[in-house]
Amino acid sequence: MIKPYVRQGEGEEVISPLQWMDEDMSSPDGDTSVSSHHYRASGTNPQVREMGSEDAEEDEEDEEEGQEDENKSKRRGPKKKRMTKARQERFRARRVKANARERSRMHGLNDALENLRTIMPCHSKTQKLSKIETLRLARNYICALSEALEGGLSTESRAFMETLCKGLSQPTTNLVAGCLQLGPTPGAGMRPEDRHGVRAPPPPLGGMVSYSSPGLPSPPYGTFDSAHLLHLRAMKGGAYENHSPHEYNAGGVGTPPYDGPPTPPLSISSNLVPKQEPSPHYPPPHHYSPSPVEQGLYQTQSGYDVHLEGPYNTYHPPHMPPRHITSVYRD
DNA sequence: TAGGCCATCTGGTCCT
DNA sequence: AGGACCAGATGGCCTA
Repeated sequence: MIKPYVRQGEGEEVISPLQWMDEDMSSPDGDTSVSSHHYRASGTNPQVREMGSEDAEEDEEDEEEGQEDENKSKRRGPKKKRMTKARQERFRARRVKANARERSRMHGLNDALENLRTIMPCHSKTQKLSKIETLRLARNYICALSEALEGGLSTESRAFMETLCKGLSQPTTNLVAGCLQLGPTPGAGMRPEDRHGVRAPPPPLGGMVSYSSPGLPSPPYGTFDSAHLLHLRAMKGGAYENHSPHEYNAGGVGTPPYDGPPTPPLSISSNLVPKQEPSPHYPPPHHYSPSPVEQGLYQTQSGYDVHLEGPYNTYHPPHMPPRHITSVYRD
């Protein structure tokens, strides 16, 4: 359920305790569309003002209170409670507690996002996906895996890659593309920090494998966790193939035993798998443009657009040849 | 230096 | 009354 959000200034005037305490506070103009960067000069934002010299302010409030009494009959709305010093202290204490809770809540949210990052198909210690990109990639990943499970999409196909990269930013697309590329030299094209911990071939099944293309300049490629797709392959072609998808959803008798790395829950129900058609909500109408992968283009950090040809090798062992670079464009 | 991303503070709203 | 959730505002950090 979406809670209605009533902007200040649109409805009845609401005076918050802080505003009430701050006698010279000007009411917000309600224009929330202005970028916060345009407010930088401020110190004028009432929310940021310090609560200092409360005693002095309270004295001034007393004077204002007297003036206000004269206009009281003209004022609408609920009668304001007098903000005594004790009330101020209680309010302050409540605010401090609320801040701590809010911090804790956001940390929990960030922890969840971090967990989500670790099960994404590409994971880089040095180039962390932003929050929004993590969510977009997760959404794409679920869609791609669901389509793959339904049999309509090969994990090696270009379409799989395209689904994975839909709506992602250029850097994230590069990261994903780099992660999903093959190369005989693990660690090539990575930052030195990223090479740490990268295992040499042959890659262990289910391990974190660094895929990179020696033919490309050096975007900050991360690692591609092949475990997820290997798991997927096992489900598709292995012992689980005879089970109906619903058995997995139910998590009942047909649930395959799997003690590997955490795998995203696979939604197989078709109504949970949105088709890759333009929707009013996704991709965002104002920011979406066909991703480079959709166009077959990767823009490298050196300013080249690399056109890749052939299937996207997602979880092949490194002995597979890298994709061919058929053409290179320059801006 | 502009812009992206983030953490934090804050007030409003809803719910228990 | 107080907690959870949300969104706006702000400043800091980083990068192109």
